[in-house]
Amino acid sequence: MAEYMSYEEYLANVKKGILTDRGNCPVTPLLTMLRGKWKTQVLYEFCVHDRVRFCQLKKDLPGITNTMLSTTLRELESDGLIFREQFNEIPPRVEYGFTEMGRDLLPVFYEIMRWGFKHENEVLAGSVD
Amino acid sequence: MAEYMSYEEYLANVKKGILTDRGNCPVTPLLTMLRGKWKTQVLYEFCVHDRVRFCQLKKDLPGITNTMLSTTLRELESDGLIFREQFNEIPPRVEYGFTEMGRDLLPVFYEIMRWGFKHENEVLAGSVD
DNA sequence: CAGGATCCCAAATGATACTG
DNA sequence: CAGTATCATTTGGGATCCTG
Repeated sequence: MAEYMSYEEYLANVKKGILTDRGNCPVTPLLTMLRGKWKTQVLYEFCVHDRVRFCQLKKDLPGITNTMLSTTLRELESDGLIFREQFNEIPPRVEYGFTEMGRDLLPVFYEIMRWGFKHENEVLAGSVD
Repeated sequence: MAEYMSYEEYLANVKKGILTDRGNCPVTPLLTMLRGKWKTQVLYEFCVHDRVRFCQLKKDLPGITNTMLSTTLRELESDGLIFREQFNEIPPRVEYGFTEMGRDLLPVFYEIMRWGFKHENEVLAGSVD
């Protein structure tokens, strides 16, 4: 049912306080999953490449350390947003990529992008400090 | 131009790596604004009430301290998502509410809610720990 | 190659007390 | 009422070195 809730229904329910953050509306869980300095940057890699290896991610993300990349990947995998496939080869090979759940974030990112472009000037003004 | 980019165009540009997180796509700025334990919970209050006072927010957000509520509100205001109106009365009265930029987050939250409901079971499974 | 282990610093959060 | 000040605690992030 909830999947088919229209934007107008959503607005009405939010206004009524039915869809609160501590209730039925799962906004915080996703934001928690995306929390962390490298989360979205890593996720973007999976938008570009269907499968990426650890060392490729390191190359594409200047400044990230082994520790942070490893931690970030483990959290994203644990949250179900990406998969991890390990090949028993020497040298080792591990590939990462979006799960369906992870790929379904794209409409969310699209909406964030629209918001960002609409308020581009204000956002930039606020980030001066 | 960017405001009119369709979802299909967006997907194509993301795939090409044109809209990266370190480039033209403002995903991180918003996520940074929403970062913090109480951010979305406070924002939800403004979805329900057009104008809310400090003490009302405290009542509606069990567990929040003066410090955290004050800090959260100052950050949201500094980012331009909410306004703050102070009345020179005794006892003091201060009201907070959405700016247009803040209210424009609702389509984003709607998209997150759709994602959340679609993957409800997986999200809950991951949050067991 | 793909990481794990360890240690250190910075930022976020929280408890408590106080003020115009 | 609407906060601020101070201090303690927890979490996040990073540097460096090591390993199957």
